[in-house]
Amino acid sequence: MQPTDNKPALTLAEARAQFIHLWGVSGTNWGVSKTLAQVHALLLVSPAALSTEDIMEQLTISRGNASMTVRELIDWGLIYKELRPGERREYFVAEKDMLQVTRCIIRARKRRELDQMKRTLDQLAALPGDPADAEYRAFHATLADIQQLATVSDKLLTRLMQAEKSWFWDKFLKLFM
Amino acid sequence: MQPTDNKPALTLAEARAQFIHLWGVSGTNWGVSKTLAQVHALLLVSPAALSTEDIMEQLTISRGNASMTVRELIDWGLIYKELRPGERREYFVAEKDMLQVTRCIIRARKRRELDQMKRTLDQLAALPGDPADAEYRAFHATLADIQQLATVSDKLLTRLMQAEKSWFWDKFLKLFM
DNA sequence: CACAAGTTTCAATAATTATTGAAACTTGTA
DNA sequence: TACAAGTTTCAATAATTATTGAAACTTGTG
Repeated sequence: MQPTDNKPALTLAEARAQFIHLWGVSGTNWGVSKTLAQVHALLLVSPAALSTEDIMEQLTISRGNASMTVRELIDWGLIYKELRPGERREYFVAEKDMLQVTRCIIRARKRRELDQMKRTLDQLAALPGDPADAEYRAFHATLADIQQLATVSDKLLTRLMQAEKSWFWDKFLKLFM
Repeated sequence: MQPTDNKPALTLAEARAQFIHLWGVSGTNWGVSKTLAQVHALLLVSPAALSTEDIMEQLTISRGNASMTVRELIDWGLIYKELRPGERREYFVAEKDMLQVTRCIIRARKRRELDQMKRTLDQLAALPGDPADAEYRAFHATLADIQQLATVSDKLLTRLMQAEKSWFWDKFLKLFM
């Protein structure tokens, strides 16, 4: 008999851990703290709501870290607080609809970064100067291009956020498939 | 006479510095090193090609840092080497077309992150398990949703990269304005 | 070949960013 | 009001990430 070439055969617990790790690494790549991404991932794959205590245990992080991270995820709109009558302890559930999750992330990042950037660009682009000066012309041309890109991105992102599921898929499929 | 309420009246040099700072901060927010973003910004607003020496001076960074950063920007496709006959020194110019710049950034990040993520997701989503287990079902449902989102994003980004300027604006204006 | 003018590498270090953990705070209950 | 069961805060510290700078390397020229 040939020795069977057994595949690693992950357990569910291992697969969940790998997913949480993956989400953490991806978060890091995009300027989001590892813990934030990991708590999000943990709640995404948890069918039931988890308490701060549960999160601390499963990710082996401190109480302070868990508390702050959970608050931030609520700010993003990515998780919800679930209160149980007669219990003081707070539980948390993730928003599971990934289109909704995408919208939350777009909304938060647009507010924090794109809007701020547009304001600064507008201010810098208004700088008067001598059109005969090559440095001035290069500065202006680049700023105008970036402003245009920012405006277009803004509109695109705003539409994506407002889009209903059906609208989104309909438009998207027509355009890109 | 009323005291004139003079506006700060930036000089070009100050405005350039502010733009370089802004680009650096934005880079940081999106997981790109500050120096990389700043060298890119400097070259974007420089009408002429700059040498490593010029970059070191203007951003007050070390030779090693400048050298590594410039190599990385070339990898991204965001700047080009410009060789001058009879000179050993290397000069660098930025790609100035912002649609092209966007494409380079999408290409690089897609390759580095999205493609890798899709592979891992596929592997994890293949995990067999008991459909009666709530944990297994939640894991699977989340992974399937993320896979779908990843696939759609991939297609969208691929299209954006291939898009000609006119195609892009045409489609975009029809959809979103 | 020896040198000059440049570029690259990478171990040491600096700067930044994330995390801990204990004290302060909050809130419902007896 | 005192206490219990939880949450939040934040200064200290740990972990990570970026940067320096000097030595090694490359390459064209006399």
